[in-house]
Amino acid sequence: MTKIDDVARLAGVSTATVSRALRGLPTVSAATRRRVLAAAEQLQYAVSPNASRLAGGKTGTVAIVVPRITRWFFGTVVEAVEDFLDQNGYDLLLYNLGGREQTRQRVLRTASLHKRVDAIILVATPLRPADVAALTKLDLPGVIVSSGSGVPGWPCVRIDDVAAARTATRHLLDLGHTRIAHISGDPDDELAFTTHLDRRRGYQEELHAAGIRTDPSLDVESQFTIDGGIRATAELLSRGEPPTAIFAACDEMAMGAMAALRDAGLRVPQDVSVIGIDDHDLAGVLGLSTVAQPAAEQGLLAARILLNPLGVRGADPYPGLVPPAGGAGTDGAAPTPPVILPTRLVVRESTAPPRAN
Amino acid sequence: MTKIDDVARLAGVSTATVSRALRGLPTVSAATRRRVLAAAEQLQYAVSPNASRLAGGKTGTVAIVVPRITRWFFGTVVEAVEDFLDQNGYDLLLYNLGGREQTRQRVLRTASLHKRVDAIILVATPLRPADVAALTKLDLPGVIVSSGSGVPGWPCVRIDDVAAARTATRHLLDLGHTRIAHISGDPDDELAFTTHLDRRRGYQEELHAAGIRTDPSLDVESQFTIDGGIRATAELLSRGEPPTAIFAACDEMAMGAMAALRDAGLRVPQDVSVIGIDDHDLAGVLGLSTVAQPAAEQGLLAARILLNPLGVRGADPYPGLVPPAGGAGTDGAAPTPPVILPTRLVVRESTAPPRAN
DNA sequence: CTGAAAGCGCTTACAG
DNA sequence: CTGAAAGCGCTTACAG
Repeated sequence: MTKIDDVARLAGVSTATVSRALRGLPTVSAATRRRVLAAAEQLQYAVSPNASRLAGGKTGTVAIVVPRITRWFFGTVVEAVEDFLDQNGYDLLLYNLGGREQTRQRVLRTASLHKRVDAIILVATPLRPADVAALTKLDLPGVIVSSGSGVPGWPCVRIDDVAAARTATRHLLDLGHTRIAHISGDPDDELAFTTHLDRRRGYQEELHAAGIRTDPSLDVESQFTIDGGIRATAELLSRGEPPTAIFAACDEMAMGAMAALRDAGLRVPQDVSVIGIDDHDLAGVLGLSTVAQPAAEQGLLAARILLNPLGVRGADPYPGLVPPAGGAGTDGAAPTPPVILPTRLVVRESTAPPRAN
Repeated sequence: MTKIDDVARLAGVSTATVSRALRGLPTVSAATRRRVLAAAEQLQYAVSPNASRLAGGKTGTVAIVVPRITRWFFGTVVEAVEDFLDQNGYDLLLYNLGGREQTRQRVLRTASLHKRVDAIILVATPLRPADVAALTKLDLPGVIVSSGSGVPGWPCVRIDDVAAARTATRHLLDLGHTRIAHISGDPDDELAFTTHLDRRRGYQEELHAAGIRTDPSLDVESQFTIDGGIRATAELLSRGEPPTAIFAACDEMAMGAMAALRDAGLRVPQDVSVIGIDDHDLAGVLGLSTVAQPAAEQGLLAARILLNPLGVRGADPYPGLVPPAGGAGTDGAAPTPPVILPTRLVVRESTAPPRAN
């Protein structure tokens, strides 16, 4: 447990100089720096983060809050964020809400994050007004990924969920389907979580644009999971004549739908077409048609945006993208419009024209 | 940014008393405690982790190191660990190695973890002798999950990989297969990572026990991923007459194999049976037979074991299990035998008897 | 049961 | 370019 004093003694300088040399501050002579580094190396010195952060006022840590790390999208986002932060010397504190309201309150409501992290990334986290108030009062930089409801001053990175849903629905329409079901998330369960609401809206808009009346019996709510997809599809099939196509709000639901259809003796795509949104790792293996969204890119971009104001290298938060209006700088309180990343249709084997009746 | 002094002033007590009251130490009168809590509540006070940790010598943080958070097993383990730690007031620092040697060195070799965490969980992390030496010198409690190579004094939680592989192989033998291929991980890539070596050994042992000679052309090495499974299977098929069954070392490889077989025009299980190990979330959807391993349980148990010596409630690390020999206490340096969790065969639709020739 | 004081291991103005 | 000193916000013996 060597401390900075030990290094200072061995190098024959003050602790202030050791501190400066080790952090690469320019106000240290080359010779001194060399001696300090040698001493630190020899003693296997590692700075105490707590002491350093307490004295310096920075935590060197970013918190990321996700609903469930085991779901494809969230795992992929976390991995991308961790990668970037790691390369820039930041620690990542993981908060996996996992539906626990207690955890949610502790993370979002208490000031526990205040003195613990320099910044926050919120991924698809539904926010109640009280949450927004608490987060605002934290007065920390933050970024929202994949969510409509925001915190004032926090930039937003996402896809256009309405457009993605319209693309999926249009693909089915283009194939000739008219009895198109939709399975999506449960609003009661997810509070202000807008993703599934937007996707449902896209589904409805595209149907309307095609002159097709939406049929409530073809619109089933369930959870954004494999099991949710299974249950929603079972429910759908129990309602009578099956649809010729199912648009699932995410790939995991779509995969559940494929399983449920198979168990019901229906073939995909001969009897029922299935399409999702995501381009999950396993979509290819399952032959699932989908609207691909860039998950890792959203995470990376969020991390970049965050570390930029913190004065980290690898800056330029908007690689090739134009931050829609709003201007070029760190305008602070100005309501930043969301950065929208592109999606694209990926056609595989799970979608086909309906059987000639 | 209220601090402890503010609370002390408002409550009319010393900071020492505030500290004690807030931490629930018994040496505070009920009346005083009430006043302190009220004051803290009113001021929205939250302790500064850095100051607390610096003064108290504990970090309240556990580090978890995983190869890739996006792989099913690792994501599931992390989620279980995070859950338990969160409920016990610990933070989780996530290190996702992601194949980056640089990250690996930084995490494992430098003393960076030393003053940063109270304990470490290493999941399926291959360790070189230098890593072991560095970790040992850290002198921190740790637990190894799912790995054969250990750090002296660190308990180990895992399954019996040899036995799991034998179970999978035996299932294929029982169905009547004799041309059984194996696809597994690349030893060069994974260093001392013993999982795939053990699984290969189980495969070979079971074949030998059945009097079947192992055929090197049926044993292909690739990566422990979907793509790895695809590539391995393609390689296998390029070698001539296909096997009648494939035992993949993990479900993700098995899923890749299913996709590759389909692309080659081979049906599962009619032409080729496929079995994996894991019981991945999507195994059911894909109808994949597998040998299930308890991933969340391994994570939970690891977290329990770790927090036990740290004096955390929810103690009893071995729920119903007997820590094989070794004794009951915290014997410290005594080489702890690994805690082995059970696996079980799950038969679905991807395995069937070979076609009558 | 409670307080005054020292100390945790750094970093940061302030001088020089 | 470098050092002495104060301070970051807590917790911990030590007294009482």
